[in-house]
Amino acid sequence: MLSVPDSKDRVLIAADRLFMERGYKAVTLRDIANVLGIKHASLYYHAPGGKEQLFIEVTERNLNAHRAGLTASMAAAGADLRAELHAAAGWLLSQPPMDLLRMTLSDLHEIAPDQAQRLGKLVQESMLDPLSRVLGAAQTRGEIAPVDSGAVAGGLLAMLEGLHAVPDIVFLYGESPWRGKSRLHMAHYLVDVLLKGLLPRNSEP
Amino acid sequence: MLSVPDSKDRVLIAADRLFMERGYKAVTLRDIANVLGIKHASLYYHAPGGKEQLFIEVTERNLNAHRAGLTASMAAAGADLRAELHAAAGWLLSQPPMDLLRMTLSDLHEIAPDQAQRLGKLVQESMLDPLSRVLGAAQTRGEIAPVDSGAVAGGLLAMLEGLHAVPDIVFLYGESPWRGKSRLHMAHYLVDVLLKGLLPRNSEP
DNA sequence: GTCTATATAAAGATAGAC
DNA sequence: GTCTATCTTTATATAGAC
Repeated sequence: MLSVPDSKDRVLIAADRLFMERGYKAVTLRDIANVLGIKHASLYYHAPGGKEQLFIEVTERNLNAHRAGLTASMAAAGADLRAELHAAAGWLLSQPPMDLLRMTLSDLHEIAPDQAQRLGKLVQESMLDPLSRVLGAAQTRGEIAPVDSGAVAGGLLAMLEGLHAVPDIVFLYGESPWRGKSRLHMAHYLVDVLLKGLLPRNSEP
Repeated sequence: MLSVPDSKDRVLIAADRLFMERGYKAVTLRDIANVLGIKHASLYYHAPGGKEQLFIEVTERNLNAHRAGLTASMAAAGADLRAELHAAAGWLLSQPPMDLLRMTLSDLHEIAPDQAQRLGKLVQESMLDPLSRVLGAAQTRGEIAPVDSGAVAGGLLAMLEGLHAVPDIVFLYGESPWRGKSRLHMAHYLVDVLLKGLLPRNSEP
C-alpha cells in the first residue's frame, strides 16, 4: 500500500501542495524546486511542458484523487449519512486545501480555455457529484428531508474546505472552546449542526 | 447617498474588485490600469506606495465596508435570525467575493508580516464577529439551540461566499432547478437548510 | 492626472556540461 | 537527473515631459 514515490512523483506532490495552497500565480517554479532541494531548471526534465502544463497535470491528478478518496471513504462508512459525511470531512482535511472559489475565479483563468473547461467539469465530477450522490441516496432511504442535493453539496464542501483557514493557535492555546481539539472535530461538529439544524427540535412527544 | 467617485476612489474600487476576485499575485498593476483605461505608470500618482500598499489599503477599506454593511443590513432586518441571515447573504453577494481561504493561505503571505497580522484580525472583526453576534443573540432569545457561534459563523460565511463560484449558466439555461433564480435565491435556500437541518422534523404533535 | 521612456527585478524557459 | 549559464518575457517601479 505504501510506496516510495519516484522522483517524478515527488515533483508532482510538491507542486500539488503548493499550487493548491497558494494558487497558480502565487507559486513559482523556484518555490517548487526549493521544496525539493533542486534548481528550478531541473524541473523541466520532469515537466517539459513548463509551469502551465505542470499545473494542469497536477490539478487533474488531485481531482482524480479526490474523486477516488471521497468515494472510497464514504463507501467504507456504510449507508448512514452522518457517518458518510464525517468520512468525507476526514478525507478532505487529510488533503491540501482545495479552494474552489480561487480555482474557479482565478487559477482557471490563467490557463488555456479548453483545459480550464475540462478541469472545471472534473471539479464537478470529483468533488460535488460524490457528495451529491450520498445526499441523494440518504433522501431515497428517507433518512433526510428532501433537499436540492447539488446546492447542499456545494455548501457543505465550501464549509469543510474553509476549515483549512482556521489557524493552529485555535487548537493550541487561548480560551477557545476548541483548544485540544482539531479541525476534524470542528468539521464533524459542523456536519452535525447541518444535520440537526439551528432551530430547536421539539424533544417532547 | 449616491456620490460620484473621484479618481482616487475609482482606482481603489477597480483594484478592490480585481484583488478580491483573483488574489494579490494574479492581479498586475497593468490589469488595474486597463480597467481604468489608463497606463499602469499613472497608478503611482494615486498609489505612491506601489502594489503592496495599494493591496493593503484596498483590503482594509473592503473589510471595513463589510463590517459596516453586514452590521447595518442585519440590524435593519430586526431581531429575527432568519431575516438577519438572509440580509447578510444579500450584502455578501452584492460585494466582490471575499475568499477567506485564499486571503489567509496566499495573499497575506505576500505582504509584510505585521500588516498581514493586522488584516487577519480585521477579517475576524469585520466578517466573523458580526455573524457570530447575531447567532449569539438568537441563542439568548431562545430562537435557536445552543451552538458554537464562532464555528457556525465561519461555516456559514464559507458557504455563502462559495456561491460566487456558481457559474451564471446555472441560472440561465439547462435543466437546473435554479434556472430563472439567482445566487441570492440559492443563498436564502442554504440559510434555510442550515436553520431547519437536513434530518426530518416530526411535524406531528 | 496621465503620458512616454527607461531602469530593475523576478519568473519562465532553453542549451549544454556533468 | 541535476547543474550552471543565459535568454526572454513580464512586472514593478522611477524620472521627467505635457
